[in-house]
Parts: sequence; structure tokens; C-alpha cells
Amino acid sequence: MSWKPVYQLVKTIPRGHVVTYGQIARALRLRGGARTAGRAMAAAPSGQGIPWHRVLGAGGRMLIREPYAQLQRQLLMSESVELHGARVDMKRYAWTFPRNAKKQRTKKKGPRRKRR
DNA sequence: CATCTGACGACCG
DNA sequence: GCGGTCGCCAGAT
Repeated sequence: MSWKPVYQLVKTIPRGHVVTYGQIARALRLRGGARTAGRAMAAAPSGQGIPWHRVLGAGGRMLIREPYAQLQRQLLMSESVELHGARVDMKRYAWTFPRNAKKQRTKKKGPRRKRR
């Protein structure tokens, strides 16, 4: 499975904002849901500008275990994201992906399929 | 091929 | 609000 789409999407999260695994899963329509998004992030390569620290669990909870949790707290704080214990106030920092975040492609005008 | 495991999340008590 | 259960599913064993 290629997680590239996930990483690409994560890269679009602006500094100082956060999203949840569930959001990623829904935005990309990942089969396994949020858990799959988590799996992708767990395998995220470092040194490629992927702001993995901006991805949190539902409700803005930090789910990562030590020793990375420490780093995540640090990185978030450096972006002025306030932490209330192990959680972030989503009301203020949540980021929402654009509708067609799946690649940001310039939509062509082909026949659009109706959704549901 | 059978199990286990986890950077999840919705539910429930 | 906290902790436990259950559904999911791709990798790892």
C-alpha cells in the first residue's frame, strides 16, 4: 500500500493547525478508516517535510507514545498550538481540508457523478 | 496460512 | 470525562 496520498495531504496542513486521523481517512476515503490513516503515519518517513505532529486523534487527543510524544508536544508548542495536558483545543486549531483535497487537482469538467 | 498488534474512533456505563 | 469493548484492516510474526 502506498501512503503517498496521505503524506501529500498532511503536507498541506498549515503551520499552527492540526487535523485528526479520521479527517485524513475521510478526505482520502481510506478503506480502513482512521486506523489506516494512523498506520500510514506510523510509517511516515522522516526528513521529508511531513508535519506528522499536526495529526492528532479524535477530539484533539495526542495518541502517540513516548518518546515521540515529547517531540510532538515540543513541535506543536513551537507553532503556538496550546496544549491542555495531552489534548489540543480543536475549536481553535482544527484545520479542514478543501473539498477536493485529494490532490488539489484542477477539476476538469467531465461528467460529474452524482453522490448518493 | 493463523494470529497478533496498533500514531483510530464510535459507543456505552 | 474516563476507561472498556468492538469493528476495521494492513503489516508483522
